[in-house]
Amino acid sequence: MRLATWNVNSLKVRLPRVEEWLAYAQPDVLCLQETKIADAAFPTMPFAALGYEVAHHGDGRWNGVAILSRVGLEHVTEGFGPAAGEVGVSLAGEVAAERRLLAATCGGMRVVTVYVPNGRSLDHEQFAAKLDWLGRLQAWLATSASPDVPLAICGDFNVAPDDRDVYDPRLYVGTTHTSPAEREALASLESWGLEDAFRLLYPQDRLFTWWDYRAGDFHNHRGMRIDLVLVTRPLAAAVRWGLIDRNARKGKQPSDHAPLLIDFDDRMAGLGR
DNA sequence: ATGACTCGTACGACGAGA
Repeated sequence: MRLATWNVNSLKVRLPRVEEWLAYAQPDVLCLQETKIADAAFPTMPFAALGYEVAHHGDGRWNGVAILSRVGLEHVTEGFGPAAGEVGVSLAGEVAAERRLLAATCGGMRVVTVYVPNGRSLDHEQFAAKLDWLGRLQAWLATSASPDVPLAICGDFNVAPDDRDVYDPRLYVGTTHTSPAEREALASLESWGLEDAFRLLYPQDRLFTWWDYRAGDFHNHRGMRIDLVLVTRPLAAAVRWGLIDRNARKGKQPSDHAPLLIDFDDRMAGLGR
């Protein structure tokens, strides 16, 4: 099973790049974030033509998450669900039905695609909302999943797990993505029973998934590793190979994120195909 | 060259991204 995740920063603009990438990377399951499109406008047909079923959770303009699968797509659930207060009042006083989480079962694996709120700055109300969202994710896992079955949470976590994951830790003091509160929230989530699949393969520093569009950051290797695949123990034991595909960050109209892919040994993971 | 921000909304800047 080849599992991949990619923050595409608008599926409307990125569709040709995503189609091209599916054709050469051949993932069995691809999780998308920041589709920035409404469910009714989601391009189902081009993905069907490539052999993928799709599930999407988005309402346009901001956010939006999707799962593409060619190994089955069942038991789709959107958001944290009404029991966890998905529909409620945000800090800004608006309905907080943001489309940031979608789950499905694909080829025997429970797949969750997430787009964690950015946080903006440490003193912004959106920063508190980011920590709250990570807490809700952990609570949702505790009530609706088990660390003993094959489950992967894939997406843009907007947190660089440790100092290896930024190009210069000194420049990130006092900023989001690296603060102790964010890293502790991520570590707490992992303590439920998740491992960072990429780190099982690569211990090195400066292997990034996101680079700012500005100032030639990509070309000068100034980025962060904020896109993660977190897996339960049965999957962690079956991780065979993986890659951040920097080629997808090059060329015309790239996303500012590169896709991350992880290959699992199906038999070792207990995945039914 | 991998190359110096991009996207949605809406038609003029501006909020958001990270």
